[in-house]
Amino acid sequence: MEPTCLDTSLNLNVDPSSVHTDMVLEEELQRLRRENKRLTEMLTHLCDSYMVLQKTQLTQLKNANFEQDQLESRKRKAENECCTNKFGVVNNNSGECSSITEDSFKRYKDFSSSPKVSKVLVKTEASNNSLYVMDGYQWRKYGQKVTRDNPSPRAYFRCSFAPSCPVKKKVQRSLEDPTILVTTYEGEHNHGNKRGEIEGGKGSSPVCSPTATIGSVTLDLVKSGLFETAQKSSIQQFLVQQMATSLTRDPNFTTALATAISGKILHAKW
DNA sequence: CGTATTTGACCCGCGC
DNA sequence: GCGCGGGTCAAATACG
Repeated sequence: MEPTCLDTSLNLNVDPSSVHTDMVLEEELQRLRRENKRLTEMLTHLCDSYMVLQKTQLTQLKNANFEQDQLESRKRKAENECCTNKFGVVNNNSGECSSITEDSFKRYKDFSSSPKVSKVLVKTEASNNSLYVMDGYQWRKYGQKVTRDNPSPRAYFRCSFAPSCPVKKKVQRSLEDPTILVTTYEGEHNHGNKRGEIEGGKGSSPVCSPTATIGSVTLDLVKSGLFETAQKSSIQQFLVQQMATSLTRDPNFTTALATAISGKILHAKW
């Protein structure tokens, strides 16, 4: 999508004494409000579309995986046991194997009952070699391990926001690009609110700053799991923040706003 | 002193 | 059955 550039500059060449100044600024303000509303709607629509796409793709992937598993399982069983499954059911004399073996059933059961797993890629500064990813939740590290396929250590975290929360995450630097942290989330949070996104949170010490992290989050659309609503709202919040920052940084905008406000005040007094 | 982090030991599943 | 590797535990240590 082509980036939308907002022209926040205001035409200030109007004579301040002019009686039309207020009206012009009012119109400009209205225009900006409309633009803001339009962008918010676009963003909401974009997020909704993403959610729908994500869900359909995930379902397709699940189905594909299960079918693949079944095929492989059938093949293996045919090779090994020739049509006797471990439920003690001997198949009919036609020699056909049962489509549901214990193996595939177990796999399917495991798959369907397994906790949600999602993968998030976070780009960090090259100099930042910590394995802490600020995602709004409070995590407690319980282990670190160097794996065979990747020389950089993998850190294991548990959600410490609620004692009963089953969510875990693994953080490891990408093999291809060491500046990218691959974060794998397992399970779903059983508590409502995130914390630490703004307040920083006790115990979340050597972390990336929230805005910088959120701003550089790269979601892998193909591999990732569910895109949490919380993340969605974070991004919306971030974009709104960005817009507000760019507006307040614009000297033309602040001057125009100041003029309009002072004009209103003076007008009201008279 | 309480809490978080580190790190070596241990457990367990999987492939051969 | 054995070895390997990933995941977890828990004692030691660091830190505020």
